Amino acid sequence: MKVLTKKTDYAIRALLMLGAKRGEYVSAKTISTDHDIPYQFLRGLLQEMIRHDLIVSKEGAQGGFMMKKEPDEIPIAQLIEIFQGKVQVSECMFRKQICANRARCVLRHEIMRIEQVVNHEFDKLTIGKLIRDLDAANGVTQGCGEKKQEDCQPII
Amino acid sequence: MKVLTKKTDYAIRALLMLGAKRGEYVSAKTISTDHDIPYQFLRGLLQEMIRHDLIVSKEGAQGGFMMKKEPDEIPIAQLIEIFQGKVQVSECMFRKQICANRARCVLRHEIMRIEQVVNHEFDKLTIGKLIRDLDAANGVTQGCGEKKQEDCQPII
DNA sequence: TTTAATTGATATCAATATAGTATCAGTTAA
DNA sequence: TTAACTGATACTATATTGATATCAATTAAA
Repeated sequence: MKVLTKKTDYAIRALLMLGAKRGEYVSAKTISTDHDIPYQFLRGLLQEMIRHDLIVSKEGAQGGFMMKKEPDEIPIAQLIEIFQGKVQVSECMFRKQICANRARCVLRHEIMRIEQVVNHEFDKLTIGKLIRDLDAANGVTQGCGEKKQEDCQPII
Repeated sequence: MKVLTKKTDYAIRALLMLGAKRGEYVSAKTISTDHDIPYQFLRGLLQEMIRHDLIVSKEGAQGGFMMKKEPDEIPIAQLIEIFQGKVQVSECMFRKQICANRARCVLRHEIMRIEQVVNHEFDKLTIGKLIRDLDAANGVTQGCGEKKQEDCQPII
């Protein structure tokens, strides 16, 4: 079960970059190269984020993308919703028959509660918070080689 | 974003039925009919649950499936893991390069925390608990038409 | 004014995951 | 002996995810 798809993952990374370079236009090419995100794929994501008013663009040479919203006003929950759709229990088959199945009823009730927990967590986590974490990490250790190693999954 | 796929959903429903009829063998056909689950699809799920020691089967006429584990010892988390794979942040690309990307590091750290929250919730929720909820609901109201209505999504 | 760097828009494709079906052999109660 | 079952496995269809390709429009700068 994948919590974040590539789309959401890439979008977050792009926003972290734009967030770090606020006030200037950054080209899709730059983001793509720096973060190793497939160029055309990324462009689609950026367009989508424009539509959702998270960023703005400038066309032409020296053009690019820039943050529009405050990073603190962009919860990961919103990105998940944009790129993966609303978090939902399971396909809502409840609409077909009104509570035809009692088991589904009970299941739904419990799972909706969990859904809320998840959504609350993803709501608290914003791009702004991640940027600050990132800055803090940069200040403390270099290359994730030392203290932060456990966060970095030094596998293989 | 779908939390539960059909596989997990059907598996839960099948287990609720087996849990309610403990000590007797229930055929795949019965479960399929009662819960409107595609027959052959269900059979695959049941086989999978045998492999994971959740249920046992008896072949031949009057055969079927029966709970093996205690319902309280089957957390939904386990079913999700069996049918949807372990809950994970995003495809673990961290293995490719050891922390090549600082942003991913930070993101991963935060998301792993959320992952734990989710897993904890799905761990607390067991088949046993759902069965008890189900019994309670059956005792209180009939057909989800009254007090429990809000749990039942009486849409359309 | 031309050109190269860029976004806007859209079409297409490939890979993977999800959902569902079909078939046949083996087992067992009646 | 037979009908009701499971075991095992192969197959198909559809949806989702991930990625690529193309061309027109815009703009800064040579």
